[in-house]
Amino acid sequence: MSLQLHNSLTGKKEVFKPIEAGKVGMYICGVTVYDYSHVGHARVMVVFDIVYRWLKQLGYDVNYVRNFTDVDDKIIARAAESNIDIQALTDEMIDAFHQDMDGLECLRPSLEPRATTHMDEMIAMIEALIARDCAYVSSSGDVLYAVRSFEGYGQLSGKDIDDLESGSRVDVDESKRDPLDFVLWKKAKKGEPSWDSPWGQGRPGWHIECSAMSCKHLGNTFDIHGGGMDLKFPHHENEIAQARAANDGQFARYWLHNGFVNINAEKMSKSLGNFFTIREVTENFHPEVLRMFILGTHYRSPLDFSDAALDAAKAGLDRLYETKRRIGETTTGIEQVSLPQGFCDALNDDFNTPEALAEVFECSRRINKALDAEEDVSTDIQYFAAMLALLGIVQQDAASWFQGNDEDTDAIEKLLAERMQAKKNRDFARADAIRDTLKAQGIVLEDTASGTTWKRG
RNA sequence: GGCAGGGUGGCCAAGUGGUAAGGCAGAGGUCUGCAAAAUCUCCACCGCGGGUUCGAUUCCCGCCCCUGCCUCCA
Repeated sequence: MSLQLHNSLTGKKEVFKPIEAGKVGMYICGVTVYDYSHVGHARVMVVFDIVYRWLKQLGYDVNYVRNFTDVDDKIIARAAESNIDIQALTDEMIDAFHQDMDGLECLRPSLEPRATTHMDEMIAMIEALIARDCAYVSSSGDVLYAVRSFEGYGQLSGKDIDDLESGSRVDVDESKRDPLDFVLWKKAKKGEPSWDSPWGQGRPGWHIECSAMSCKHLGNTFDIHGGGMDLKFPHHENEIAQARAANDGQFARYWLHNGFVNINAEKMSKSLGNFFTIREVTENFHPEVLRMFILGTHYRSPLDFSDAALDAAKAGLDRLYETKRRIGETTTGIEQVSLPQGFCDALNDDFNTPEALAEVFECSRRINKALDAEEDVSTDIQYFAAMLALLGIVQQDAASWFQGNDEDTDAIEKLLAERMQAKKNRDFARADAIRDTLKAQGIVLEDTASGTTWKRG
């Protein structure tokens, strides 16, 4: 089975064929760096991390580009509020973003371009648009894109320009030829960062950034463009309008959009204020739990966020870690092997991670069963490790997963030794008392043939 | 109003024209000194009403309900 993916452009699942055999160019809309990233961002990054990992697994040479929007109204406002330098703010937030992503086991993209270092490309693209009569300088001094000049406008989002206007919530702006026209270049206001341009001092609009950076690093036509569902319109629609009008290229051939993270069945978003940052969540849960939670649902479906859901993800991970711990006790020298067919089929089918996880759990059960029966499980053990490595979960040491690695464990070990002695003397009352004492501290004991292990419950 | 995507066991969540993966939770058994872990067994008539079909949860039509986009948003 070859890779099939759901293309938002056609609304259908299609067989993936790269432009150039063996190579894939992929652009994902990154974050605007004015604040810590939230769980919604985590989902995008994890989802496309899986896409990236899987494409690489299939043998493609992937050029994965993900941008940082580091010039924007919100950044300017936040910097002013906090009374810090814009660059200091964006640098700090980019650092924080990288920490969050590392915790989530997201591989770094091939390239992470910043908007502020691509002014020349954006200006050139805007010039091309003006030259082709697709853009104009408005009476306010901004450069605007003339939406009606682009025939295919609305194709990605399935919208009709006239429908958009009739039910429009777009501000009517006298300087616009058409209410839907959007800003390519904003005329500078005093005190705001600005760059030289043929239209005077100013800064780029949001949409032009992605068109310019993707085309620069991946070419005018490239394979995959992705991002959150909310970017489909108008952001991605505008990206297409800009890039195609300026370059003639086809722009992205496959568009992938992930579903939202919801809270109480409502979209998590900055504007609603109902969001949790990744750092807030990882205060109480290991980042792998968040990753597991995300992988448990197909990327295009909505995902309801709650503590209960995270608890369930954690419980599932614990189960896998139990298997990992047992494997650690019984095997040596695990080799990397190919992945099982069912797992590959799942991921080839539009990145069906829930199905892939089901394969992992089934493999886990087979291993436990065989280990109980003292049968050979070497193949499954290798499959198990390979699947987990691909998914980027259960990558911690099993002992530290269960026991933590920063706290003093001498006291625990001492009590365990005492209990072992009591058990030997068949003083079960004493042994159970010790177990209860530890349980009160949140420590659960497990007696196995090879001794007693413990974990934090 | 326009457009898009959904409604599957207590919860989460895959999937298929021929009677439904997996996880969490629960019940019972095995194992264990007892537990824990592991393992086994059990737990769904797939929103409602029609239609097509030998047969539909899966296709078509209608209805109800939910969410999203149409403004910045991952």
